[in-house]
Amino acid sequence: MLEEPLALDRMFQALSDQSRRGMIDRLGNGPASVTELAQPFAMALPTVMKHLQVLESSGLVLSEKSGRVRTYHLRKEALASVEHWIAERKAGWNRSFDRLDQFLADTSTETITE
Amino acid sequence: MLEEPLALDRMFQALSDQSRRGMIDRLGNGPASVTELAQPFAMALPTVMKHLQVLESSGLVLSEKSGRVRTYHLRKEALASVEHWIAERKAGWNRSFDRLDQFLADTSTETITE
DNA sequence: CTGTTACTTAGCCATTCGGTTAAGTTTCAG
DNA sequence: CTGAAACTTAACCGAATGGCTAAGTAACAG
Repeated sequence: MLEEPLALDRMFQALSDQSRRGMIDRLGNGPASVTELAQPFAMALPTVMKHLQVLESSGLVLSEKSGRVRTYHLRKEALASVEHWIAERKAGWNRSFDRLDQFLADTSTETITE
Repeated sequence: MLEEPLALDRMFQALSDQSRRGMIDRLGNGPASVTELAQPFAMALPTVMKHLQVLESSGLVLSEKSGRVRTYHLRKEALASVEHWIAERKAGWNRSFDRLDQFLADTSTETITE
């Protein structure tokens, strides 16, 4: 349960680029090689590779090389940590709806208003 | 329904920093001034301000100035676009579970195996 | 062996990022 | 009016990002 904040950093960072999100989408249809992943983008191959390395080091994606082809595939579970972070906040925000400090804030406003 | 990709970029980017996420957490307990938000961090004020500007330009947070105090507060709805992005992918990934290409992949494996 | 395919590595470049200090500005308190 | 408080602006810094080209390696295909 030890949330590694740096892992979240890298995950969010990886997701903060349109091209990278595009590659994730492509991988949603199944594994793909570097060249296949590069195909939709107007980028040089080494640029694509850097994006893929960012994705891999974030844990969102895995790769293995067989022969001269490196195949990437999604780690679908990986998004869970992001989901978890969001869920935690939302839960907390709802909780503070009916908390004492909120109650006090409301009633003190009432007192001033009246 | 027009998903602005740049908005998602800025949202994920804003979330990719631990300090910024910390400020969001603080704002989960209610509005706060710049100084209050800065207090837990070992950072110069201008640095905190930059973080807050990143958060604000991502839409996760709003601020208004009254007197010499600028007060920040959460836009709790803002996380929805991130949630939505994640939900979309997960839905897509499940769908491809029982799609033709998957079926073909499975049966061709069978054919080879047998 | 000889290409060609499929990556890889290396180096460069401009911009952005996260951080700083120093010097404003504006407001409120006295 | 004077000073402290609460930002704000400006200028700078080193590292990371996103992009490139050029050159290298590794593995099939013939």
